[in-house]
Amino acid sequence: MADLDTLLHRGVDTIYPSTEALGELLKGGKKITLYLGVDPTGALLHIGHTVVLRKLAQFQQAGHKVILLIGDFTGRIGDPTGKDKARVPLTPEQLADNAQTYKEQAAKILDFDHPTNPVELRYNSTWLAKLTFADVIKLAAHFTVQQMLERDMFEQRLQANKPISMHEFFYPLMQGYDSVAMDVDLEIGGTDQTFNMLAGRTLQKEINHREKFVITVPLLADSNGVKIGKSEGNVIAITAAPADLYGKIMALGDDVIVQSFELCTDVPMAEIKEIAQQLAAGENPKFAKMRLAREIVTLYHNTAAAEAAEAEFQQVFAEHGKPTEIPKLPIPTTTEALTVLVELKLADNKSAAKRLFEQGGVKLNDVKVTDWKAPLILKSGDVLQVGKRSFVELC
RNA sequence: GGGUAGGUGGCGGAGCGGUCAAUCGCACUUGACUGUAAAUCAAGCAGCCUCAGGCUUUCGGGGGUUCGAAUCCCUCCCUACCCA
Repeated sequence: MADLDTLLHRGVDTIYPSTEALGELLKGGKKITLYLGVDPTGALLHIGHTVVLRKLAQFQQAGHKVILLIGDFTGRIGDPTGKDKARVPLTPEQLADNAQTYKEQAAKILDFDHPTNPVELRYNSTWLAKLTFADVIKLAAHFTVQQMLERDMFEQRLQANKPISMHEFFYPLMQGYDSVAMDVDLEIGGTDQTFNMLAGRTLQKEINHREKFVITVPLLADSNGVKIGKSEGNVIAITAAPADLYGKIMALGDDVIVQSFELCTDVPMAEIKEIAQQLAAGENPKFAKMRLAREIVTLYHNTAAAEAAEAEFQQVFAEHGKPTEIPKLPIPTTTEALTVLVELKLADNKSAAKRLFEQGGVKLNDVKVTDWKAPLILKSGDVLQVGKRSFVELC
């Protein structure tokens, strides 16, 4: 179980108004109500999302009341960041589906079925949809335009002469009102949500006349500030199969190893310090990263899966062997090399297939094939490889 | 309402009548290197054609001028800035 120190410090960026104030509240043994708001986009949860979920889980384990708020109303309005793509409004069915998907994934970290203290799932349309225009105006009166413009996202866009839509100002209001409606003690979110969460703090103070604490957790990012798991095709989904999950973690840059240990595993901080020292002393980061991958796979699967994934990884990458599980596909109907790759989904289109051949990325039974004009004759049992990681076995 | 500057490939951002399928950066793909990476280097990055060549569809939407348009004209839509 997470102790107070862990709750307040590990994987925490900032606590508003102060760590001490929240510490005082919790020290008294009071059980508080806290929540995380998420958009029902239906997207896969990646390793970056787990940071905040894990923080919630710590609070749940400590006996506090955790609410997972599905922003179905907020999501219905449309996300301001995608500027010109008119967002297709989600149907109630889609919303329900997405919420379910989210819950299923989050259930790997949060306990929705705890006998006495389950995580509660709520929807913000419950209260937001009922607000009248007059209510909204009243809410808006709690803030000034200048305050809204303080948000660095707005400031940057203002600087860059980029559009800011009126309705974007309402996001902080809506999100902030969630805090009031649920009358919570604490909200947790990524550092990118600071402004919105603080808007909720202001509203909670002015409307319910009480403090709402805010904890921000760091976003997993490499030394260049690139969010981990964000780049396409490289999403580390927590639902990924053990071998895949393991491999994806090994592909992370060395500079996020220590941070990832702190944010994504339960390895004690003292041990993490040791690891950091060993790395600083020049030890091969590979070993630290293997430990990291093992820890994470164990967290979302189990020890046996982690060991199997590691063995698999050794075989495929360290020894350049083949994975144990290769997808089997029927032999294509054609022998025309480019079409074969496309049919086996090893290339998006023929042009791409051609490039793969020309650049030496295609191997048939470990033999490089570069002539795409020649017919590619496959027989059952042949293994076709594209790039380092894509294999297909014919059957 | 008036004026000005703009809308280009996943993103940023050049081009401003032909040599533009569109410089460049990021992202992505493949190869080399390696520790599996990262960094670095090389190549690629609209689609199609048995392909050192050719064809088709792209530069906010629609229409036009021209042998030829991302580039000029008309019109519509959208955005920012300044003035009211």
